[in-house]
Amino acid sequence: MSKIQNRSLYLEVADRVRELIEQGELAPGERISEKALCERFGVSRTPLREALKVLASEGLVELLTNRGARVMRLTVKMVKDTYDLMAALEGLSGELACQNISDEEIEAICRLHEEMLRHYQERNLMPYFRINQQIHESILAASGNEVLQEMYSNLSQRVKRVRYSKKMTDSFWRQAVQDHENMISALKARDGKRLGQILREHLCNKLEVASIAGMIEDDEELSVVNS
Amino acid sequence: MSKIQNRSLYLEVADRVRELIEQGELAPGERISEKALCERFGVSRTPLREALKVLASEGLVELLTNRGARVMRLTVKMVKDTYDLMAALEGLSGELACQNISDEEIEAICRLHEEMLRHYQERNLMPYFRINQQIHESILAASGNEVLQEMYSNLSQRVKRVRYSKKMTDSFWRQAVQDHENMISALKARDGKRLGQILREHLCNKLEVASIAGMIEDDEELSVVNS
DNA sequence: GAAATGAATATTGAATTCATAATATTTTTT
DNA sequence: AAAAAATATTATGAATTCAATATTCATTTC
Repeated sequence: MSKIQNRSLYLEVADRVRELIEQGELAPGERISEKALCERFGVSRTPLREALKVLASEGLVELLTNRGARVMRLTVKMVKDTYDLMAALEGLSGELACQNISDEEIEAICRLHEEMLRHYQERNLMPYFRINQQIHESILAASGNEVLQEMYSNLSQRVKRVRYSKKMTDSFWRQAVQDHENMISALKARDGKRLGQILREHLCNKLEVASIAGMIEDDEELSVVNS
Repeated sequence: MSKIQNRSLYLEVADRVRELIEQGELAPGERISEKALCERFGVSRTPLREALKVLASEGLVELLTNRGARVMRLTVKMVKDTYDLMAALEGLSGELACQNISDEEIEAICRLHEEMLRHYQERNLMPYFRINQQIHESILAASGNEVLQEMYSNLSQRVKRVRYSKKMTDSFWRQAVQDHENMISALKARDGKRLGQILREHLCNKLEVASIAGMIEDDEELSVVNS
């Protein structure tokens, strides 16, 4: 028996548009034609416009009155600000996780960590990133704070487009792995303060931003590199 | 010459509904009748429904497919989680503010602080809260991080309804004022780490939640006390 | 030839209409 | 009279229509 259809059309549409933006098929700053998207998705303008309003309040799209919608342009400052925020949220997630996490969850994270280390040793960047992200998400989940998770994933979504436009130098990479070693140790000790501290200072995110910042001017629009 | 009208109807409507929720005129869990609100505002269903979608993604309203909208119910856990988050964001705002704040801005905050002290000495609760909030907002603004400000004000909006349902005991109040003294000193010294720390631990918010939590069960719905 | 004006076109904003799902009411049955 | 079924009513979801606003393009003026 297939899932009962109980999702509204505007939610589907929002998902699809979100994908298009993430994939870069709709480029930053590009005008979003209601007509074109309606035809593409085979829906009327009503649910599409509702979806655009949702995406706007998620910060993925900007709506100009009487002038339609554009894909939100990312500036270096915005990305930098967003990562500062995400770092603070991760810090909080670490503190909370240490209070709430179960032994089983810790073990699961340790296993992910081991797996990540293997990818690091073999210098497999993409699998490394995938597991890396899973670790951070696991800690976030272990925090037990759903509002935090919701906020974090929104922020993460906003900057997803620039995520893969980075080159990881070897020394940065080594540092990141070291940070992770420390994280695991703090987590095992359930030392919330320390884990929070490590996560806040964990350079990974900030570095990639810095590397981008080197490429273009400060309040310049950010060009998105597709994978 | 008055400002040319360039705001969309759905934005106006969203503002008005937000007010109704904040004021408690629309109670938590209450069903929102599209028809009733349309008549009240004199608009058609289209802009109203768009507004509801925005409010839903702000977390003020929940939409049940085919079953209309309800004012989001707050549970003690949600409020607790939200305050934890806000504390972390305030901490970040303190750290960033110390990096960016101008001498003039510091002076303005000091003046607010003096004013707040006067209200404290005279035990004028509401004016005290008003200035208190202005101080926190000023620090937030001085952080220069607009994404942070946006997130914070969203979170703050969500829990505004329970804001006034607190009783401030004298010892808590004294502690809060002491925290503020320390904040000012850290700010003057531009000691970001310390200011961040103080703000994160600043009990004000957490206390009021704790006091509420004492009143009702943990995942119970929160009853809102109107002023 | 460039800038400015005005008509034509296209696009968005909002109201209305139509279809469908949920709720309330009445009727039937036991 | 209570429970169940059938019907009617209402409310929501989505498409369509109408109106207002921008944009484009041709024409005029300097």
